Amino acid sequence: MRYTAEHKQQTHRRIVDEAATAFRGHGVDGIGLVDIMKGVGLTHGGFYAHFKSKDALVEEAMASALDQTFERLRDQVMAVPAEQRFPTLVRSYLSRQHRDAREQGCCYAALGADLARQPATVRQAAATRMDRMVKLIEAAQGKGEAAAQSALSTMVGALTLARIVEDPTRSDRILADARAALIG
Amino acid sequence: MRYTAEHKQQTHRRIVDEAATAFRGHGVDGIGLVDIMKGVGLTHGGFYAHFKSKDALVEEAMASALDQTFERLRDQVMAVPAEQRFPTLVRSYLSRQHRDAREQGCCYAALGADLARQPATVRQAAATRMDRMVKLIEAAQGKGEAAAQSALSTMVGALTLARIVEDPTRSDRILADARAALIG
DNA sequence: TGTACATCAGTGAACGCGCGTTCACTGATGTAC
DNA sequence: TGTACATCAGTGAACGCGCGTTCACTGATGTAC
Repeated sequence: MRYTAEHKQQTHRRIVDEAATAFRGHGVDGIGLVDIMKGVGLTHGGFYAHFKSKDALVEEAMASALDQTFERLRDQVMAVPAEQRFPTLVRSYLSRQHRDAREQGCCYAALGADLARQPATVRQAAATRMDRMVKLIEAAQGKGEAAAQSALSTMVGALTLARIVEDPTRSDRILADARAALIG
Repeated sequence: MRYTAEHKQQTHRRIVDEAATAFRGHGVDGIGLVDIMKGVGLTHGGFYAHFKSKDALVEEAMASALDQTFERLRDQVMAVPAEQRFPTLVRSYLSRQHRDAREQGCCYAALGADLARQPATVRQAAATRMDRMVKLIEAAQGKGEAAAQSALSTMVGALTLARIVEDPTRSDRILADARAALIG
């Protein structure tokens, strides 16, 4: 069946979105191309009409996921008055919703060490987006780059630990303690 | 070849140690039993004389690794006068050595989200050790449990992010910024 | 003390399975005349 | 406008490979007599 160029782009995008969700949910090694393509409603053989390899998909999916998380956070933050921006950012990142929506959330917390083991291209994509995130935090917080970077570390660490702990009360407290440290 | 009970215990321990190193280096899904047993100098068939399954090994290896990291940190901290304990703890955890020795370091940073995907027994082992770590930090810092928990979040997050970033200068800065936030 | 047998940690081949990747094929639609 | 051919996204079977797990076997050492 022949399709338009536009149709192909749409399919490409749907594979990227499905992969971005699946990788965050199961880890890069924890999900296969068969299941990702099935999630899009296609068979796995067609994958190579869109991507050179699984690694190429990982790269696109990570870049896309990091962009989406950044843009969502930026839009939320920029919608409120300047003095509320940092508290809004922190409360949004360290929310129960974010903790429970691992598949749609921040890649640094959802993949963590997995990201450090990826090929150079993926790690560079992650590093570039980290700079952007630090700049957003810096603009919202107004205490300089070092404080912004350290706030990001606290948020990523707290989300990671809150997802390891099964007890919901204990997990909530990890998020609350980090919020308290960042915004008093 | 028949061996003594003591010999079997030693082999068991060597498998656990090798697995604890390999899992932190490659992720739980990133390393197989063949390679772990090869690392111990044995063939993979003998694995099941020691463990019920790979999951059982993951559980023992994680508990052992978390214990070792905790004990090493506790010994370092307790060897210095009270007022130097918290700075010592932070400088040790957020050191370049720790960042570069992922295979021997803290599981929360080395496995992160991978740990959140493990069976309940593994996650419970991780949660119990997290409490112990928070108590150690609290004793060293003296600012209460919430501040100690948030300090752990900052340290785990900073180590995770420092390992994602390839550029050494940028990576060093992530560690330095977190140290500055925690100990001024 | 010497001999016969039992034990069981470790060997290495084999199992079914799912992985990433390849490939011959399909068939609806775009293009050329 | 109608017909013939080219295109190529998607299909589904097949590939080699490594995985976790099983199993018949080995043979040095412990135990029983």
